[in-house]
Amino acid sequence: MLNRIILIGRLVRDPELRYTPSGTAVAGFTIAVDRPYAARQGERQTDFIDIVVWQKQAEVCHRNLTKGRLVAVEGRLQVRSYEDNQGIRRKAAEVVADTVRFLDRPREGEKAPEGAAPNQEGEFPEPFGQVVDFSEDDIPF
Amino acid sequence: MLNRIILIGRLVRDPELRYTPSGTAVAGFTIAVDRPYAARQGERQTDFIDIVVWQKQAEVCHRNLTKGRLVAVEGRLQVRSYEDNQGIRRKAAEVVADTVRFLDRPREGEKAPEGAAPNQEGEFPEPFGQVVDFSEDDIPF
Amino acid sequence: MLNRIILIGRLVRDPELRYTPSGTAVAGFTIAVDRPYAARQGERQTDFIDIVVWQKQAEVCHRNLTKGRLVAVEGRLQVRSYEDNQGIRRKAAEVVADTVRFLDRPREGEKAPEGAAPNQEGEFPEPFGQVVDFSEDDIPF
Amino acid sequence: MLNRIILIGRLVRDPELRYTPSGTAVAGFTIAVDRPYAARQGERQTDFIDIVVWQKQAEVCHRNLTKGRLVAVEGRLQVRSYEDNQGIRRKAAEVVADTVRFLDRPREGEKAPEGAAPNQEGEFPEPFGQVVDFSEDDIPF
DNA sequence: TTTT
DNA sequence: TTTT
Repeated sequence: MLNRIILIGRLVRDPELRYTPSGTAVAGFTIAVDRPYAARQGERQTDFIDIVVWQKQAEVCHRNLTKGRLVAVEGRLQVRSYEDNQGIRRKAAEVVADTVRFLDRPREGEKAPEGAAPNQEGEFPEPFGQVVDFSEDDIPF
Repeated sequence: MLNRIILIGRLVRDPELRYTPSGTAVAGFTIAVDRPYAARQGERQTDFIDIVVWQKQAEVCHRNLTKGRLVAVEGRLQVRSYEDNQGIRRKAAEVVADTVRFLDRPREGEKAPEGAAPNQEGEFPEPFGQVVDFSEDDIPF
Repeated sequence: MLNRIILIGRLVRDPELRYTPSGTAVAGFTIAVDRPYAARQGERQTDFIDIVVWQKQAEVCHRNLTKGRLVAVEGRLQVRSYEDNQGIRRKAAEVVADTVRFLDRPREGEKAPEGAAPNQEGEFPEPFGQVVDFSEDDIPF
Repeated sequence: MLNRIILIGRLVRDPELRYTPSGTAVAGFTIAVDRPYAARQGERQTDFIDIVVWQKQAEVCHRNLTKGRLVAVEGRLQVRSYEDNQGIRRKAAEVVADTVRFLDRPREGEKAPEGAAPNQEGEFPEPFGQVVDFSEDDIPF
């Protein structure tokens, strides 16, 4: 069935990068998406939406994006069900992105997020993220 | 900023209808949206996504939709932050629908959800939902 | 850059199927999409939108869809420029579908479009469409 | 029925502004939307898509946008049928925008499009576009 | 036909 | 030009 979401917003934290045991890259970050201004409510409201990206794009996002950058995200809304530490059933929602487009340029002198520095040849070490123990069906953020 | 989501899925429960103290109708229901089949995972996976509809459409949905019906939903993804009973910060996500389109017909002999029966003139009593005490900025489902 | 369109509408003609010289299947059909009703204009208005589907889905659409069927189409808007027979520059627009979902069932006793009948084993002959002489970059409808 | 399109692209011409006889503002412009790069085809391909905006947003676009600016457009695809000067039935397609978001800043020293200069109070004269003779149901670009 |  |  159809499930398509398109968002434009700014990162509120640097992307995190991890790897599944089988070596698949997965990145997570959060974007702030302003709601359309509603005069009645006096102040601007914002949704903070978690984004997950897999594979090659995960690494591209981790290398190039930092807090504050403007992106367009296209993907699907995923809702996971889990039990909290009291055994209460809870839901977590995130957007699994097919594509992430960069809509602005990094600010002057901005450096890539920690741990993602290129080597002397200008190449980024891969994998440079942390390998964690989870299934490829799970989202580790 | 841009925030647009389009879903097609089936209701997994009858819609609930409530009214804000100021009389605004708000309906809530949940739809099941199948993920594209991924051979690797063996079984079909489904996202259960909460939908919220306001005003006139809330009443139209409550009167006409029941569990099992197929709908197309267009709206925005909203993420609310709240504290659970242990004081832990949690997030809830739902889709606030601008429009809900009915994609199939009610099954033969199906009756409207309890409490929504029309009167002898064929008119539905309005408001026929429960008035609850919450702000218009909150989603009560 | 981002280019995403989602439509729900009914076919106003049976799909046509063709093959590129290299054997790629491509199907074309048109759907009627009602505009939201505008009281001011008195009568319902409808957009008739051309859809193009490639490869395996082209054959699935040709085998299963007929005039009148309800579908959801997800894809991108493509605008081609061409010269008419007077040398005037004209534009043609169509939606190139990534996915076509069938939202209703064929009516009782409905048969597949002509030329697409299955053999005695229930298999459809492939290719069963007409091979035409055009580049894979062109849309032949 | 559902008809929703979301585009990100750059203006390839300054917006034109007109008014219907009844005073409704309508602006038109064209954006270039790059297709996803397809290695096979060697060169980048681009769709040039006509955008129409009505009312207040028409004036906001005309005052603020110029050729080269990056925008996100959300709306519906509209297909009009007309006869060319030989009596041949032709179709024109454009996107009728609900919202146009500006994704970059004007370049240093860039001035607003001709005819849209503010007065000494910093107010823009309204209407400052050309009044043309067409129905509000037509798109005049 | 835009832009980086 | 479709359909309910």
